This record gives sequence, structure tokens and C-alpha cells, in this order.
Amino acid sequence: MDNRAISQVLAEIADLLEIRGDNAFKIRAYRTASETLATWPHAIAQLDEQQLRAIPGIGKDLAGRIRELAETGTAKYHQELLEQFPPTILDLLRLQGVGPKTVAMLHATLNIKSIEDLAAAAKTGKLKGLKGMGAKKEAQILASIEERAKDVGRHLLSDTAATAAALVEFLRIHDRNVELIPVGSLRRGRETCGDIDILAVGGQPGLMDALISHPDVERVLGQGDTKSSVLLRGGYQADLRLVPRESRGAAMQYFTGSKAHNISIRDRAVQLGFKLNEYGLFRLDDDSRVAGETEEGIYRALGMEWVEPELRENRGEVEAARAGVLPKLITLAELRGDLHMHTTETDGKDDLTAMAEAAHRLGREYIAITDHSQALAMANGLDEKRALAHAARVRALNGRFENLTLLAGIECDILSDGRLDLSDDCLAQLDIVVASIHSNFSQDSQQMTDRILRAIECPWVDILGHPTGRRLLQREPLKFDMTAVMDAVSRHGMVMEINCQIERLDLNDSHARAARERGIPLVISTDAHSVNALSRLQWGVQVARRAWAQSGDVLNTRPLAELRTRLRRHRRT
DNA sequence: GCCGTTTTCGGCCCGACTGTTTTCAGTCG
Repeated sequence: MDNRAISQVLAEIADLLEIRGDNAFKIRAYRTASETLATWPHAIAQLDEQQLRAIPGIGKDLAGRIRELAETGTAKYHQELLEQFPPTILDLLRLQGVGPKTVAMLHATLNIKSIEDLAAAAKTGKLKGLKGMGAKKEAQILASIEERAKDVGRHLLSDTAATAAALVEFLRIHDRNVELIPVGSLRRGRETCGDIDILAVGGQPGLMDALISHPDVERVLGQGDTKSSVLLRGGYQADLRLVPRESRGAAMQYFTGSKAHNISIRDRAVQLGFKLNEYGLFRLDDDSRVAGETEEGIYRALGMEWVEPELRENRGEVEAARAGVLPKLITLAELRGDLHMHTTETDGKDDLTAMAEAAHRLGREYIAITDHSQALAMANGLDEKRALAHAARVRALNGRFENLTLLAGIECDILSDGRLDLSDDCLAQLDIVVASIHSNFSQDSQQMTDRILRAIECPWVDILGHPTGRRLLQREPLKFDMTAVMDAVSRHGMVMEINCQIERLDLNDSHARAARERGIPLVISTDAHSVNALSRLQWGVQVARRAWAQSGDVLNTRPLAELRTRLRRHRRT
């Protein structure tokens, strides 16, 4: 079983326990464990009980269940719960406004087991008489059922950022004095965002009317004086929250999250005799206010360093902030070069000169031109002769742009059996080689692992490009043994890429962190196929920051001379 | 079910909004 599947079972157990009305803290334990494992960078199923218990939030019982899942593919406890409630009942929890108590009551009174059952009951007016149910609630449930297909869930980070920026502009027209701050998962730089959270500091309640009046609002989910939620066209939920100026920092902290981080630091606050909410940090004994205007003030009062938003996932940052050992995260300004891009020689939209000129304008000190290799026929991939001729043209441009060096490289396909698409002799004549998988994605884990390991054996491969091959919201990552691959990469002095294509972001944050912790150097590369795409390094920087990366962890922050010496081809003795 | 700078037992984050209610439970983030 892969991590996702294990995480899924634990989440289902949490949902089922919640419907059953079980102990709330037990439910939280399953949910927390599920969330932790969902982003765990290495294969959970391969860990023994002791290793499992070293993971925060995993104790004796959960470790046992995870072992059981890894060995047998099912867990008795899960199956027992599913005998009480059919699996389709879990779909009901996804409906807006329907929670576990309602699901349990519907199941007990009307034997409702699925969304179809619920829709039929609502349409025939059977819900109205039930406890806590009225005509409005019945209508709300019907509306939720109809909307569930539209509310497709998560959105790409850059799309969310653009939608949020437009919404901020719109609201600013209605109140020029208010400070509008996007918070939530967008501020944390998550690869996808479920909704848009905007904080209005010092705003007047009239701002809520402005939000409701936005032309893209499809439905108002709730409207109050300080908090409103709307559903926007395109499937975004947007939440607007008004706070007074003296609570600016507390509100930013609170609404930036993550939930797990906030629980952790509120726990810390309670230990110190404080209460922390979105209005400030207060002493428990006399309710006096200790902090709240700034985030820094709150963290300081809790005996912690200020924590960068990207780190706030309860993955060790609370402990590090208390110990004063948080990393100094990499910034976009520290990147000097870009080591992955395409031109019209293969499937790029702009030619070599245009790409070089644009990189020069952006202040890059070096770039690698890495067009595709021959196996990618639909991209007009390069055979050896063309690859070397192209390399000569790339090198001929050197000297034409002040302070910009061009490296002649290639993005060489890793074939199905792990051979490289071009000969060693050809690859050796280039300045840099990125190796990537673009075909035969559905191999099983063993085949795929062998394939990648064999590719890594080729001494002229410097960088593993978009290593997992995933496309966010479209295609699952390739199945392979990441731990074994990282071991091999590390052994051979190779580099792993954080690809900045917004639907790739590959490696992701947790894999990039695992790589970094093994001492594997990272590069942040645009994989640009056009001049415009050269500016998207910022999204990869977000991933790197979420991976706790400092400038020293990322090779393209280094001057060219140092970068060269650290590439595999120049390391061999 | 997890966990420990008081604790191996007894704690476990906090508040807004809605709909159904005569004071609150459920849901959400």
C-alpha cells in the first residue's frame, strides 16, 4: 500500500468514528495521523513499528494498524466500522453544511446511506420534520447536492494568487483605507489552495456588501458583520474577515494557519498561561492583552522566533522556533541562474536568441538550454547530430550578453528500460544533462524504480528532472521507491530538480525536504517553453521554502564557477 | 488515541455564523 492509500484509510476511520459519535480526541488522533502520512516523503509501508512510532502523532495503536494495512491491505478496525455504516455514507460529509451529527441522525431515522438517498428524501420533504431540520435546512442540503460537482475542490497556486489579487483590487475600490491581506494556504505557498482567505484590517462592515456584490459571486454561503463566505464562479470559495487594527498580527497568524500549526502554538500559549485567538494573546488570569498587533509580538511572547508562513505546517517548526534554530529561507533574489528551458529547436515557442535576451533582461547570470532528445518525436526531439549542432550554436552566443553565460545542455529522455535516449559519447560533450521521464508512465513500482536507478548509473546525467512526473489535479506521480532513488542520487553526486511549471512543482515540498536532509543539492528551474515562462521561478522558490531550504541547499544560487565544480561531470576524480 | 520543562493519568484550540431554537447544537475554518 502506498502512503496515500494508508492515509486514506485512516481518514475514513476518523470520519466513521465521527459519525458514530466516538471520542473527539481519538478522532483527532486518526485525522492528524492521516494528514501527517499524506505528505510523508518515504514509503510508510516499509517502516517497522519502532520507526512508525517515531513519527509525531503515531503511537502504539496507530503503528499497529498501519503495519496491519501494510501487510494485509486492510485493517480489521476499518472493516468493522464499515459494517456499521456503508462507505457511500462518507460522501454525505463532503456536502456543504452537512456534518457527522447530521449524517448519523439521517442514517438512524431515515436509513439514508448515500447522496441519492438524501436527495430523494429532501425532494419529497421528508427532512423537514426531523430534529434540528427546517425548510431552510432542507433547501440548503438540496442546493449543496446540486453544487457538489461544481465545487471541484482545489486550485493551482498561481491561479489562486491571481484570483485573490483581482478580488483584493475589487474590494479596494469600495474602501481605499482598508488593508487587504490574502492569508490562508495561499500565504503559506501551498501547491494547491482550497479557498481564498482575505483579511480586511480596519475595514467597515460595508465591505461585506461589496463582496456580496462582486459579479462572480454565485452563492452567499454566509454573511455577518465580521465574517462572510461566498462561492465564486470557477469553483472558488472566498472568505472575508474584518478585524480591528490592534488585532492585525493575531488575525494574520490565526488565518494563515495551518490548522495543525495553530493548534500547536495555542497549546503552547495555554501552557504559558495565555489564551490565543484571532484578536490577540491574552493572559488567562486577568484577560489582559499581551500581544496582537504584530505576528512577531505573538511569537515572541510565546518564547519563539517568528515563523515564516511557508513553514507553518507543524512539521517541526514550532520546536525549531522555540530553540531559535529556524532556517534562513531561500529567496527569489538569491537565484542566479536557470538550468532547464526549451527553444524552437524542439517544442519551445521562442528561439534561442529570444530566450537568451529575455534571461539577460531578467538578470540571470547563467542559463542552460536543455531541449528535448529524439525519443520525444512529437516535440521534434534532437538526435545526436542535431544536439551537438545546437550546442555549438548555444556556445556561439557566449560573449554577446554581458554577465550572461549560456550552457549547452539537453533534457534527455529516460527510456522505458532506463537507458538514456542519447549515447554517453554525445552526453559527455555537453555542459549539463537533465534526465527526465516523458513516456510509459504506468509501469509498476519495481519496473519504474529499476528504470530510474539504471538511468542514474549513466555518469553524464547531472540532474534528475521533474522526478515524480506528476501533474497537479491531472496526473498522479509515477510509482517508484523514492528512498532507493534518493540513495542512488546521493551516492552519485547528482542533483534533483524543483520544476517550476505550475502544474508540476516537482519535486514537491516534502520530497524536496527529504532530499535536502540527505544532503542532495537541489536546483530550481523554470522548464520554460517561452520567454514569458522564464519569470516563474517564484513558484519553485515557494516549494523550496516549504522544504526548509536555505540558499546553500540550492545550486543555482551559486556563482557559475562553483556550480560547475559541483555538477556530477566535474566531480569525478 | 497521543503525549509529558508539573503529568504514565488526565488532559487535549478557539470563535463566527446559521438555523433551529426560547438558550443552543451543528458546521466550518
